[in-house]
Parts: sequence; C-alpha cells; structure tokens
Amino acid sequence: MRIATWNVNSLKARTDAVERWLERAQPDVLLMQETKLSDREAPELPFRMAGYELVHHGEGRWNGVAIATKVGATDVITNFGDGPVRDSSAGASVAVGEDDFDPFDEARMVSAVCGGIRFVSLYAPNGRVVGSPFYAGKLRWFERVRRWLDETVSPDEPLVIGGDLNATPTDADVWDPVAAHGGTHVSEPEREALARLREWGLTDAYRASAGDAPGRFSWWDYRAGMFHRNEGMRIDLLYVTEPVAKRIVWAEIDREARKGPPIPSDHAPVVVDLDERGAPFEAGWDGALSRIAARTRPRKPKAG
DNA sequence: ATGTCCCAGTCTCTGGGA
Repeated sequence: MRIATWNVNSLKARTDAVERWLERAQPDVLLMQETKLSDREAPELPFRMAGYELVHHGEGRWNGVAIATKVGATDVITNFGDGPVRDSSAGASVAVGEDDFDPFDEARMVSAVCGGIRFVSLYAPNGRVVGSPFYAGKLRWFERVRRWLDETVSPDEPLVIGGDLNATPTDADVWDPVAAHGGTHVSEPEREALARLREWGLTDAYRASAGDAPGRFSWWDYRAGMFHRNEGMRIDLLYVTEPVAKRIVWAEIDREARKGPPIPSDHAPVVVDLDERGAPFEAGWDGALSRIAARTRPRKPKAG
C-alpha cells in the first residue's frame, strides 16, 4: 500500500499536475492540503476518471484539505467533528484580523477510513510571527489535534495522521537552523507540540525508513532560488501508529514533483510504502466510531 | 537580495497570505 501527502498550493491551479503525479506514483491514498477550493468546486470527476475517490473539506479562497483514495473512504470526519467552518468564498475580501482569527473556523482537518487505516489530512496554521495572535492560534490548534487523538482514537489502531504541519521536528529538518532561528516552524513550542503528538504514540514514517540524514526537505520557498540551493524545510509529515509503523518498507520525498514546468507547488510529495501484511484491525472501527459519535457535538454556528 | 506564486475583487492591477 502506497500512501502520500502533498500540499498542492491550489488544487485548481494544480489539477493537471496532481493527475500526472497520481498516474506516475500510483499512491493508494494521497493526503492533500491547500486545495483553496470550496467543496462545490472540488474536481471529483478528474479524480474519478483516474480511479480515485476524492474526499474534500474546503472553504473557498484559503486552506482546504482532501483525501484521494483508490481503496474507498468511509466514516468521514471534518474539522475534528466540531462543526462547520467559515465560507471564505463569499465576502472574503476583508482579511481576517488578529482579533477575529480562529483556526477552527478554517478547513484544516479531514479524515476517513481507507483500506482499513484511518487517515487524517492536516493543514497546520502558518503562525506568521512568533508571539503573534496567529502563532498562539497555531499552538492552540496543535493542542486540539492532540486532544482529538486522546478522545477519538487509540495508538493501538492503524492510523496515519499527517500533512503540512508547518513545523520542523528537529534542526536536521531545516536548511540552516541559525538563519531560521527565532522564526516560526523552528520554535521550541512548535517542536514541543509535534513531540506531544509523537508521545501519544506516533512515529515519523519518513525518518523511520530514510534515517536521520539532514538536507531532506519537503518545502522550498519559491523565491531566491532556494529550491535549487536545497534551502528548505521538512514540514510535510506522515505520523503513524505502531500497527502502521511496523509495515513501513520504503519512504521518499519526490523532489522531481517540485520542478517545473509548468509552475509547481512549493511543496514536494512525501511517499511511504507499507507492506500488504497489515492484518484487519481486530477490534474494527465500530468501537472507535461510537466514541467519535459520543464526543462529536454539532457546534452552534456563529451569528452572522 | 521584500527575489514568487496563488487568490478574489477593486479586475491587465492591487492587497493579502504563504
């Protein structure tokens, strides 16, 4: 089973590139981020023509997460089960200010069970500036991810949770820790937030297979030739529970997909191969889903 | 070296976000 994650930087602008990559890489499940589409605009047909079901959770102009799957999708969860997000496709010309920023109004989480594994596609808030309200919201969002793990799934269950986490686990995941020092994506609270996820019972699938070598990045800024100098960061992660970790046989970051033409995403896909010996999840997902149902309360829509 | 790319609206440019 081949799994992957890719921040596509607009699925509208990148539909053709994603279709070509699916044809070449043939993942069974692809997590995507920054689709920048509403659910109504999600290009389900091209994916279906390529053999994939598309599960999409979007808001329009910004953010947006999705799962493309060849092996079916059931038990879909959006936004941690906390209710609807905003619609940024209507009346969104006014920027979200510091005071009204709420990462839980944004489409940053979608999950589904595919091929006996629960997958979660995440798009962490950027944080903008360490110490800003956006940075504080980013840390709150990571706490919500951990709480969702605590309340709805178990480390004993087969789970893949990942995507664009907008944070680097260690200095080995940054081209120049000194240059990046003091910025978002490398700060200690962000790294502690990632560590809290691992401590719950998750393994970094790429590192488990590819080792600790530095210089293995998944994102490079478009500007200043940073890709060609390999000045980037590894912020696109696949964290997996033990039942999945023991099936890892290979992992790679597809740098080729970061090259043009045409204009590529600023992220490269991260690919992990699992062997086929994964036993069916003994307890089944019914138990886990009943816990989810019990914890999921429709959130009262905000006025206006 | 504030250098690129994406989006929507003010619509062949601008402002906002990454």
